[in-house]
Amino acid sequence: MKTRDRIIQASLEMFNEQGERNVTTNHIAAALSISPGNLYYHFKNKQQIIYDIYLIYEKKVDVNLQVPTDRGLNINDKLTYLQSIFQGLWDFRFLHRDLQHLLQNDEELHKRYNIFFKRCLKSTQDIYFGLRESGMLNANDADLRALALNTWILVTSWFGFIHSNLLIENEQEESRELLNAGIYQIFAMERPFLKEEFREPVAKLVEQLGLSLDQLSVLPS
Amino acid sequence: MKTRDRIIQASLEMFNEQGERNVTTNHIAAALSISPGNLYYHFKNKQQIIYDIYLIYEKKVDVNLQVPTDRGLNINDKLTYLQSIFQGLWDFRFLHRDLQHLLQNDEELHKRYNIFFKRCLKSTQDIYFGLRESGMLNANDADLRALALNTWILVTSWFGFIHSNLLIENEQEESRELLNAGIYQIFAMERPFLKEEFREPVAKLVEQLGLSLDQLSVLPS
DNA sequence: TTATTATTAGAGTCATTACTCTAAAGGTCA
DNA sequence: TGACCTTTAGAGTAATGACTCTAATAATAA
Repeated sequence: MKTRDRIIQASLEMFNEQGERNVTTNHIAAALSISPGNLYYHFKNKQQIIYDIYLIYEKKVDVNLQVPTDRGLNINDKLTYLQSIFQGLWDFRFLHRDLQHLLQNDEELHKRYNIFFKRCLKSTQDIYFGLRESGMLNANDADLRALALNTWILVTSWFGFIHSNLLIENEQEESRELLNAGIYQIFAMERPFLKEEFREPVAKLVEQLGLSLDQLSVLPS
Repeated sequence: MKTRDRIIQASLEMFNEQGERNVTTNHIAAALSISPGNLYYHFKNKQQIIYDIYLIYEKKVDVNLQVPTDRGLNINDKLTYLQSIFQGLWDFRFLHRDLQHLLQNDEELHKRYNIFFKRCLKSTQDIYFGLRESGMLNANDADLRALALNTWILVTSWFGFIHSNLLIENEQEESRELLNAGIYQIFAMERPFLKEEFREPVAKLVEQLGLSLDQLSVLPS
């Protein structure tokens, strides 16, 4: 692999595991056994590494959120959306963790992120409108707009919430369950809008996902 | 005012406005026109300033979330809860903004925060159970537990979301509206659980609050 | 008053960190 | 081979930031 790509990959891993704030350019270079000079040959500065990682993330999300134009939406679509989005969030979790600071220090990134956010919110709304179109949801426009925004906030805050509130020894092992618990929470938010006849099949789907957070011992019951 | 209290107050203000990461102990001392030595006479280190601020925050929230034992809950209670919680979050917004990092660097704080979170989640659940008790909500236990958790995440992420996604020139001016928009989002999440006869009065209440985010030009419509 | 304690100033330290600079090594192509 | 471009090493720098130390000044008590 090219040095440049190795830098991106190592940075992403270290940022995710330790938080961007705790990872210096010297750390990254050391982890790859290259010199700082080499790192700065490939990247103007730390910001640029972050920016480049962000671009990869953005592209991934854009692909994941595409709404099919040739057919309607069904329950499984919704699950697929959530799974791929949550997976993407997990893979780039440092971004949302330190988002405010990253945006504050990079005007360019901030502008780009704002446009991206609007695009995502639009897609999320379109997905909900599509589900209503398919006769699954019972809600007015304002309902769905608010739901889309709440979904976005929940999703992007999920791993931050997990990290702050659950003391986890082995991050990697638990991640799948915690990811599913996030999906459960989104479904719980949508559930009251589901038409009667779809509640049963969706409940089954959710059950197959396995755990909800309720069953994790950390929460009160 | 005592020097110690002035340090706390100034720190809180600066943390909120600039982010904890961007505020050094030297900055704080300079802002108060005292020497670094003086600051460190009153506080062992930066962590301790943060910890002390956190204690004030925690106490405030605990008071705000108390559930009355002598009477049932009504709609206005819910609004009052949300208003005081959102206000508290605004006043201490740096805490949730940098929460992960703060907790990572302070074992003691992390433990304390975890207990606090569970207490809050319990209170939030109790509030929802209370509203159901009063005949306002139509939902089962699992619904309300999921709702409580979603409410918690939304509320604690709200200002982070605002800050990342909305470019605001003048923070102070907008804050009231943005705060109300957050309350609107919570009400939107609860709405489908409201019994038919309460939807009208709640809708009126929400309307009186003024803006929802939909009307802010930053979001797609 | 004097002894004692609490508070403050401010210079200074030590570690860290983002980033630079120069020279060397490696690769490519005529 | 040699000219030229790309990649790399690694020492070094300037700034910063959390925190310390000493001595001076105020406040208080005896």
